[in-house]
Order: sequence, then structure tokens, then C-alpha cells
Amino acid sequence: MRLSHQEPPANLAQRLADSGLRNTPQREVVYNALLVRRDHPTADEVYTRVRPEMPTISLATVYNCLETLVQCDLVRQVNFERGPSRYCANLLPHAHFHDEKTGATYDIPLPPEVLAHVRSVLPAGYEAKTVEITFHGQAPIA
Amino acid sequence: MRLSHQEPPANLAQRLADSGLRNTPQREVVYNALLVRRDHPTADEVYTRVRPEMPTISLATVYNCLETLVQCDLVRQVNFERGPSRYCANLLPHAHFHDEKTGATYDIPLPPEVLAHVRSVLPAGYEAKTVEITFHGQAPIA
DNA sequence: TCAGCGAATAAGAATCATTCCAATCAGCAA
DNA sequence: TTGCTGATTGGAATGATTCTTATTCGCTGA
Repeated sequence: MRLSHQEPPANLAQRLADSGLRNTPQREVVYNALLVRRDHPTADEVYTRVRPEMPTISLATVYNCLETLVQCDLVRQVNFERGPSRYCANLLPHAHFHDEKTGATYDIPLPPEVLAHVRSVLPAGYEAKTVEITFHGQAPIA
Repeated sequence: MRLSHQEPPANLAQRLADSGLRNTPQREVVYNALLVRRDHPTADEVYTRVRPEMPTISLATVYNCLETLVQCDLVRQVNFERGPSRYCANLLPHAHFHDEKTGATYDIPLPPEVLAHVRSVLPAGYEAKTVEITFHGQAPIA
């Protein structure tokens, strides 16, 4: 039985299988929630968005699913200061802009040459697997 | 009575005064702790480093002092994922390299042109007050 | 089809960093 | 000395997340 009109992404089942994990309805609705509204929700926000569709899901399961998706490289976990973790289904290289007034988060695409330039500041011997770039300030009023 | 052989930085009293705040022995020892060992300690680590010198200080006060120092722009607060906040007395523009194996943190100096290049990715209207750049990976064995 | 097994889920307890709170305390001014 | 304001203390409270335990699910082989 299909719980949502959203097509579950072919990606998900594939990636889970690649990691030797099972696909489950919970993982599907959680992943879908991140795909349909890309506003960097917290685990708790995902929980409330998902409950109408699946009222029996638990917050612990939402945390588990999100962690699984992060491990499968389908989702990025984003942290600002010590606030609750936020989750992001945009896999293209991008920075985050955190609006200090509204708390909103915007993705800023990162051209490869900028990324390369940033990596060039590393002294010899430092092997960076990931680079995180976060701006804090005020976004346009729009 | 001087509690430490470290000279309390002339900066501190000045900066506190500029913000209309008082200088206190607690703020001095906390700031000094960050100056003498620049390994990005957590509040708790500062607490244990400072207690031999001032056994009556409380953890809450360490938190308060650190927050005060951050607000006076004498100290930077650094967060990795959702781990405890770390504190850094290096005020020159720099990125952080977080060693995933050891947990150690290294400062990576940031030339102004790299910083400018990074800022150039922002679309018109985005006003960034600060940029945070963090590398995750493996640092040289040295 | 059914039993068995490991993985996934659910519910609630536990953890940990941090903040809050209420009661003192310290330094300066009148 | 007395007040006043900000700072410190110690402990309680908070909040996000993780852990624990029992239960359920889904697949595999008989």
C-alpha cells in the first residue's frame, strides 16, 4: 500500500541495498519529507511532518532513519552552533547561509574552483575528506 | 595577589571596560587558560585547568566567562557537529581542521584573498558577518 | 506455508552540555 | 557604613540526542 502520492526515489532502495540495509516504509517517508520541503528541518520537524502520513512512527525512529540516510550519503547533516541538527537532501557541493534574524538556512552553490581554492590553504599532509562552509548574517528580504 | 605567573593581558581589562563590564579574577584566569594552551579546550577542560589556580570557581562561572570573552571578541567559539563547544584565543582569520581520528583541532591560517573568493559565491543581497570554514579529515602524523 | 533469525522499530529512560535560578558576594558611590 | 549593580555559586532544569529493552517485521531455508 502506497502511503504517499510522492514516488519513493529509486535512489533510496538502491543506496540502502548497497549498504546492506533494508528499505522500510519509515525510511521512505522520512526521506520523502526531506525531498518535498527543502528547508533544512530538524529531526523534530521531520517528525511532525511525517506523522500525518504515519502516525505510529516514533521520534527515535526518525532519528535512526535520518542517521541511516546520512550514512548512505543521501542526506547531509548540518549544524549551526549548538542548535538542533538540521537535514538537507541537496547533495551538490554547497555552502550554507544562516540568517541570524529569521533562523532560516539557504543553500549557496559552491563552484568547484572555489572549493579547490579553499582546499589549497591546507598545509602538506592534511587530508580533508570534507569541507564545511557556513555564512552567518542577513539574507535578502525577498 | 597574583595567582599566576602569566601576565594578565592588557587587552582583557580594556575590552571588558569597552563593553561596560568588570574585570574579575575569574575572567582573568579563564582567559589566561585559553592563551597558554591553544588546543581549543571545552568549557569543562577549561574548568579543570583553572581549578588548581582557583579551586572555588564554578563550572557555571567558566561558562559565563567564556561567553563574556566571546562577546568582547577576545575569543572564538568553535563547534564541531554537536560536540561540546570549544574555545580559541586565535583572533586572526583562520579555518579549523578537525582530525576525525584523534579529535584534535588545528588552526589553518586563511589568506585574505581566499576569504574574499569564498565570499564572492554569495548572491547579491546576502550580507555575511562571519564565514566559518571547517575541514574534516586526517592531519599529518607529526 | 511456516519457523527462525537478525534487523528495524517503538517507548521511555538516561545522558550530557548547557542554561536558568535564587542566593550570596564584591566593588564602587553616596 | 549603606546601597546598588553586576558577578559568582551551586544546584536544579532544559533540551537534543542516545541508549535500552522489548516487540515487530521481513526475509531465508526447511
